[in-house]
Amino acid sequence: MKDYREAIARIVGETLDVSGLDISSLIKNEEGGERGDLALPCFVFAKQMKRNPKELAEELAEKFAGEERFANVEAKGPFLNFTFDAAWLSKQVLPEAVSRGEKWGWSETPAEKTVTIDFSSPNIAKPLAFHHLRSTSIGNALANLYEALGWRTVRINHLGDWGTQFGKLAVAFLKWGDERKLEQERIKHLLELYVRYTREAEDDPSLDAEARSLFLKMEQGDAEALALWKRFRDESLNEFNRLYGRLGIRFDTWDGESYYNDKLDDVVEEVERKVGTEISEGATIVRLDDLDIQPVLLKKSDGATLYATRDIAAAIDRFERFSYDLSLYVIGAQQSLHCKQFFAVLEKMGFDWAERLVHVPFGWLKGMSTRKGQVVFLDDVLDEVMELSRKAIAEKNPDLPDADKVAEQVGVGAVIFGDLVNWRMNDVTFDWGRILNFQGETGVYVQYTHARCRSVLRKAGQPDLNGFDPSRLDLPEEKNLLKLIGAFPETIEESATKYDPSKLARMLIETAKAFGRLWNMKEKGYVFLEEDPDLRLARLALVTATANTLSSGLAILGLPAPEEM
RNA sequence: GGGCGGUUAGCUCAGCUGGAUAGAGCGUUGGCCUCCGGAGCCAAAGGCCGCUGGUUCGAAUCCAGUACCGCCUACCA
Repeated sequence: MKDYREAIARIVGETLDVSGLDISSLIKNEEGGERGDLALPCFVFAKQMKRNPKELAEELAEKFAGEERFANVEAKGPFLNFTFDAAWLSKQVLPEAVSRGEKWGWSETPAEKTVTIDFSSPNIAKPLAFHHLRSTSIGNALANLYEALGWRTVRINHLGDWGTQFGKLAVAFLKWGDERKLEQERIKHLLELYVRYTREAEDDPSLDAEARSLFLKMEQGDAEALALWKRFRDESLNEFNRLYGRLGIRFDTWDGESYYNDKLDDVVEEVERKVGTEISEGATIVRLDDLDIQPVLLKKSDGATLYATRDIAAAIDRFERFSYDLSLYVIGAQQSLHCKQFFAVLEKMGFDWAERLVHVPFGWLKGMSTRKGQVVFLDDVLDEVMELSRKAIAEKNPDLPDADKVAEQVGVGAVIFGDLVNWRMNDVTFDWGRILNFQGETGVYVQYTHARCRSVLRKAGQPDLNGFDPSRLDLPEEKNLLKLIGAFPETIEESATKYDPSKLARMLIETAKAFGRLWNMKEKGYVFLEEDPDLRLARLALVTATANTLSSGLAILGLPAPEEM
């Protein structure tokens, strides 16, 4: 469908003397009313040719007279407005959108490229909090987007599973740990122990000494100490996997900080050899003055490594294992400097693939002050939202089979979509009211529209759409929907290359709205289950294509699309 | 002090590779169930697009400056 841009550019190029201009990028989408579906402002041509833009627009309009893809091309002042021929548009988008089913919009050919996505990456021994959702949902959506483009994806959960805090936790566990509580409360018990440790260590400095020595034992491979650490890690992973399962998210590797721990000395040595390091105030640093970036610390003055060191090691290791064409880091915007720094070190080390590393930053989650310990657990948010959707189902669709499962799908969908629908750099304020809102531009709305589509198709007895006549769809409202369905593959591509799932989320909302308008035209006598068999088949094809767009798009964003709700 | 990000309707946000009267959702007010699912649809009210300059035929969009908010700014991640 996209080739209309090239077609317009070609005809304009043949008509006017406008060499050197990228004509197709001047074409703007319009709403489909008075201004048609596309608009081409002629000011730029006028300037180059030193002529009146109105005249040029009129001149051009005539040249498009015979084009089958446009029902109308007319000059409105200095603008040239194009209106798609409905039958042409329908023929371009519907057959494919129908036949590709749930994979509509996905690339049919492998891209032969690999992308790694480092996302979520929580610290172990603490429950996942609501703020972890940002990296998790954005990263997952990006992975799905690239998969849809045919890329091979490697989903990496770079666990924070090493460091002195595990010495502290071990001390706390040995002193106050309760096997039965651990059994029942799992990871929350670990958090409780850690909180207690922090409190008691304020009055009793000997605890810190104990913790240091216990962590040292872990580093030296002491079996008992490591067994404790492994327990914390296993316990955490169980818990994380349960939650990721709820969210429908999986990872390909869980290699975190502990995995890289014994590789760091070699990496520091390699940096030293290739780039050169310096000792400053006892710490090992790399200067990046030439790039106007502050120095990176590779080792503290006590010899311990830092997270820059680990990220350098991880980038090298991942390239050796996956030879990625692109490596995304879905990490908060606070860490922009950190990313800039370790990317720069890799570049200076002479790795030509360093330019493939991309930081995908996102804004801050406000309104959850950790200093008061007021973290909102992700689990609790999901429970709350699921409860609400369960009530909604009981009220609106009490006979729904599998109501619990659907309630979970709707609840989880509401939370994920709410996180993805806005530009990721915006800071967001935690607000129960917004999370629990199922009206308007929400994931629930998109899921609901999809369920309505499926409902119509069920009522139609899952029709065989073979041989439907696309030219029977010619209403403006149908055309608006067709345009959106047709733009779906491009939207996927744009969302992926801009690392911006919100583009796709918003396009799905537009699609749902366009469908909703058609649905409510039944007062005017418009129904999908039309009596005329040919018209009915064409409309059902449109419903199918809408359902495919919504379910495929929702799946890419990481939300389920229930058949009924 | 320096760096990065942000500032659009009461609230939450689209629009930002410059184009024709600045859009949506929530909330408010008022409509729409003989008819495919009302978690829906339609409509109204609501805006010096932070401020000041500049570039341009044309600026919410680009440039400079400025105010306010947030984050980062060497041994946490």
